[in-house]
Amino acid sequence: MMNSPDKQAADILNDNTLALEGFLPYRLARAAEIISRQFATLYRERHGLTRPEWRTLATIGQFGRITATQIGAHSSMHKTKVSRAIRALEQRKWVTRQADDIDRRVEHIELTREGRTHYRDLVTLARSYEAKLVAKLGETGAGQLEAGISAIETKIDRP
Amino acid sequence: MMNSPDKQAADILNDNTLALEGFLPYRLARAAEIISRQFATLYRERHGLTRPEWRTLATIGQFGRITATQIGAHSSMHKTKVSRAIRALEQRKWVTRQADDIDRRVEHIELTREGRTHYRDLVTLARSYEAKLVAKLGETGAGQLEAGISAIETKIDRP
DNA sequence: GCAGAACGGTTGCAAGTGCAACAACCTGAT
DNA sequence: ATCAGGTTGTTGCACTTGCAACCGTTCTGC
Repeated sequence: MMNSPDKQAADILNDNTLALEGFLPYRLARAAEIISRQFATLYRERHGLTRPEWRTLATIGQFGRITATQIGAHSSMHKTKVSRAIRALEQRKWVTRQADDIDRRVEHIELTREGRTHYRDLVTLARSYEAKLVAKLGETGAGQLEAGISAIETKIDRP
Repeated sequence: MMNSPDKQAADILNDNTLALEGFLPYRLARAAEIISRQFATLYRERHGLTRPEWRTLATIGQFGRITATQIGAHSSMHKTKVSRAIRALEQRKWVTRQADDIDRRVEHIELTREGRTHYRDLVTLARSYEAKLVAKLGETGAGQLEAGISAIETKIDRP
């Protein structure tokens, strides 16, 4: 194992600073932040929902009847976030809980009539935002973004 | 992700529900979160830095001499975050402040010798993480991700 | 030259967050 | 039957965050 002159020369030539604006993890975080804030503003103004509440509502609406743990797994949220979001939605009377007959630790969450109304609105809002986003990014840009995200989803082992 | 196959199939066909796992803003947020957490663990274990502190250090190191406002603009952070991050780095004696001669509101931030040492380490760590990330995603995946992010950077007007 | 707007940076505060501890419950091995 | 170990969901706590208010300073238009 030797230290070739080329290697040494490369070290000297190597720029010893990092351009933050070109650093992929930073760019990804910032891009996500921009989109997330933009969309969050939309549903916060419309429904007064926080991000965890939005995700929780979206998950309950998607499955119809679901437990807190499953909500967390499906929406990538810590169980405390889910617990608090459910409570908030419950206080708005958008969801109800039902104790499981067999396993008394478990509670099943469902939308109320009012909750379903808001969920339908959430779906519409989400679809229209996504459509606008894709339109702005262009078919190519949106496709590349999706492909890149897919790569992360499939190739990165989550911590 | 717990999701019975029949249910998922129904989701795709169902027009009244939204599949969260297919919703672009959600997927983007989650992908960024995964990468961000992974990388944050790395430098937290190594330097004991928080995310805002890392970004601040990276920005100061990149420019050599810079003001708090400029740090915020360059690293997409709120000025309170920057203020607190600078104070934390100052207490570690990694950075120093110098009052501006002309405009007495402004303070110029610089790295100390110790700060430079840590910055060099930060650069190495960042480069190696990015390289590993790109390797895992594959040239294609990484390229698509970058292109997608670029689309957001150029086509979305920030709030 | 001066009042008011604008700017750089800090701080108080209320809200949000993750972690660890917890109670209640279930499971499986003994 | 029992008890250790795991699971579900909640809560206490410490820490982080964003917002607005703030101070001191500088810029602007009249």
